[in-house]
Amino acid sequence: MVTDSAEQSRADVTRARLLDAAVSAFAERGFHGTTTRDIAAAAGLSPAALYVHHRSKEELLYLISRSGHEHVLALVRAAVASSADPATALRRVVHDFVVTHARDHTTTRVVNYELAALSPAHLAEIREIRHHIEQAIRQLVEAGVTAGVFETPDPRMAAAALLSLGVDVGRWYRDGGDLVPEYIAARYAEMALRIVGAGSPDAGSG
Amino acid sequence: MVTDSAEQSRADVTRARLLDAAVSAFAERGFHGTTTRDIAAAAGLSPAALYVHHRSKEELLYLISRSGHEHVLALVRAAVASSADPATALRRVVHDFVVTHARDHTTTRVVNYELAALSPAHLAEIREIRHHIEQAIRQLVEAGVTAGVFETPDPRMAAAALLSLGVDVGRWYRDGGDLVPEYIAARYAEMALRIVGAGSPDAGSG
DNA sequence: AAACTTACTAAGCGCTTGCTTAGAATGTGT
DNA sequence: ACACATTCTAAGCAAGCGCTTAGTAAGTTT
Repeated sequence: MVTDSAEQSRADVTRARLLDAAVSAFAERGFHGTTTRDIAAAAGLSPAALYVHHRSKEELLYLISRSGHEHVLALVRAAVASSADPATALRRVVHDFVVTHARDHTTTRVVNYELAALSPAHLAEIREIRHHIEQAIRQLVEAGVTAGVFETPDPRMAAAALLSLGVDVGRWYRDGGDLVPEYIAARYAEMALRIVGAGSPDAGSG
Repeated sequence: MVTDSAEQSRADVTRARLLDAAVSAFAERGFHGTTTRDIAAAAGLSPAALYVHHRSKEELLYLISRSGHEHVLALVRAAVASSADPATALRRVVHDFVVTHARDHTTTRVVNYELAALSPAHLAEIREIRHHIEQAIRQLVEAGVTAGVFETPDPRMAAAALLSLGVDVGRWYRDGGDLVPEYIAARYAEMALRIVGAGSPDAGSG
């Protein structure tokens, strides 16, 4: 064969092109609002070509959802581990989380709002990744409270709010506006520290 | 006729039953994942009955979306006007907004996540209501900053975050959990005051 | 150049979709 | 009892759906 394990075969490129087309279509019109003909056409292929490279339309959603969730989980865990100081770590978590949900809003929209279209087995698998993401953030907030650097009446609710802030960026963010992902992330990270009642590290007034 | 303007005709009751069935179905499976047969069956009627009372499937979505948005706009405006003190008003806005998005999560899910399925004309009309909602909240935050009771580097971003917190409750809230709408609303209202940097009125530590 | 593999498509199958049509019940006014 | 309006349904149409089948074209190996 002319391709070895390092480089991509033609099939891999086409597979990826179909996934990209599916992400765009699902983000715009939703899973059920998208036809397999839409996806194939956007990838420059005949309707049948989709089934050469993927088992079903649902498999496309699953692959998108799984890699998207795994990316976010890795990002959150890396950010949590990036500093021993809970405030510094939380700032990083929220910053990176928000940047991803803005920059990759197309993917994160599918990831967060098309769960119901997954098969029961796939949904169960995805839910587990989501649980790890939520757990990581909740544990970070609790660690900050225990360490005495955060102050909040209910860490669980604070964690839910932080997650909501990030996830919802994927809903309202639009490309080409005057708000760039980095700026949103910076403001949201400041607000996150306020939410958990982190007093000292340049989160205060001024 | 046996019914006058005060009481509901049989048609009105059936119309409402179809709307209720549509809300549940759209919230669970999305607009495109729902068939007109699903809706009619859930309302205890034949598929054709839907078209006796409504023009189209899209009209059902429009009616749900419009009344849902108008309800939220009225709620926000009433809360804003409920106090001259921006902190008290904001607490009320977020509290009521969150209670609605939890208690009526079924409706608010359709309201916030099925916009793309509306016809262009209907979408334009709904967007205008959404703009009024966002404007009311942003103006309240700006009024608080002007009055010197709020402190935030970017009132527009703070307003976006407040909206996100409330809207996203509709996504994650489940009935029958251990979190009751009133409790979530109370915690979220506290966090809202922290986000806008409202220092004094029992939003601090303790 | 023959034998084989890979990447793709034309055509279409069985089913479901949103919606319509024509008509049957049911209730109401006189 | 009769005419009439209201409320609903049985049947089905044209279009679109996810997916399959059978085959073609292009590249690779020997």
